[in-house]
Amino acid sequence: MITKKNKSLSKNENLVFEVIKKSRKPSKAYTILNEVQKKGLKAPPQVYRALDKLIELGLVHKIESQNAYLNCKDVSCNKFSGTIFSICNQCDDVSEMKNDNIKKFLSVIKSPSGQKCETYKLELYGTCQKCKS
Amino acid sequence: MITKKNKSLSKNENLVFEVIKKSRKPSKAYTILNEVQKKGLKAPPQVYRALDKLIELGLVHKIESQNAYLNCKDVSCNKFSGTIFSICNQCDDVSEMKNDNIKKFLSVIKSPSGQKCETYKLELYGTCQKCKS
DNA sequence: TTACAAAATGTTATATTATAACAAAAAACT
DNA sequence: AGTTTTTTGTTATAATATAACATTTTGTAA
Repeated sequence: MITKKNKSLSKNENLVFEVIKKSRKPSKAYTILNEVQKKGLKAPPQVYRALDKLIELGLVHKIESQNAYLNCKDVSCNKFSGTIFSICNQCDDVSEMKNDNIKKFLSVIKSPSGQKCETYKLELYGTCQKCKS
Repeated sequence: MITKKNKSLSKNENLVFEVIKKSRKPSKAYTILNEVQKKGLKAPPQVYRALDKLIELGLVHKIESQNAYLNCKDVSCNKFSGTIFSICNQCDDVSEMKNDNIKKFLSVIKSPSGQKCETYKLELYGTCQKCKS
């Protein structure tokens, strides 16, 4: 398996990645563990190690407010820019957003103490169309 | 004690709030618990309940990537807009940023599925001045 | 001022999320 | 083949958070 970083994944990384990709919603670590246990994995560290690597490669993002993991759907996204997620307050649905405008916007922002933004995580909360109707 | 929401805090809420305010860095829940145990509190739920209330009142923000809690320093901030934090990768220092420009920027953003942004959490990661030198 | 309701607190237990530490196996390299 | 690096396996435990229920305190209004 070849990633967008041109790096092949290990067996466990692949198993975890497959579970995450299959789900439209962010996957919880212990739900992933449950799935991959069918394939022989046994313990949390095996999942968390794979998650760490997948995140580092930019293939998976952690949705911090949910402690859950979603595969990246933005080809132009890389870990040196940042991520934007639109999250529904009611059904917890998450969708990744492209970041061209915001990236430009944030690249000029500095903190009061002069800290420049290297990467960012933006979570937008609202009510999705489905939940509105 | 009167909050910016003109709501007086309960005894436990005050104790927790005082601990958070005393710290320049975000406080961890169990560190807070340790502190308030000196004042007679015993168990996690007492801390988490207070945190929930303080967050709801907009007095405290949760830094999601750190599972830690920081008191709000932006008078114009309220839970109906959103929060921006500048976070140092090296020392984990966090500072809250005013949000006038970004608020304006985000108010016009919609997700691909048409979801409008009601509130948001933005975490900006970089290296702070102190760590650079 | 008492009685009722609502809010806050106390308490025990347990669920959920994540990592440390070390051993063994597999793969890559020379 | 021998060495190093990467990946995997394994056990235990740390760190974060909530459920559920009992009690006390506070507010309210008859």
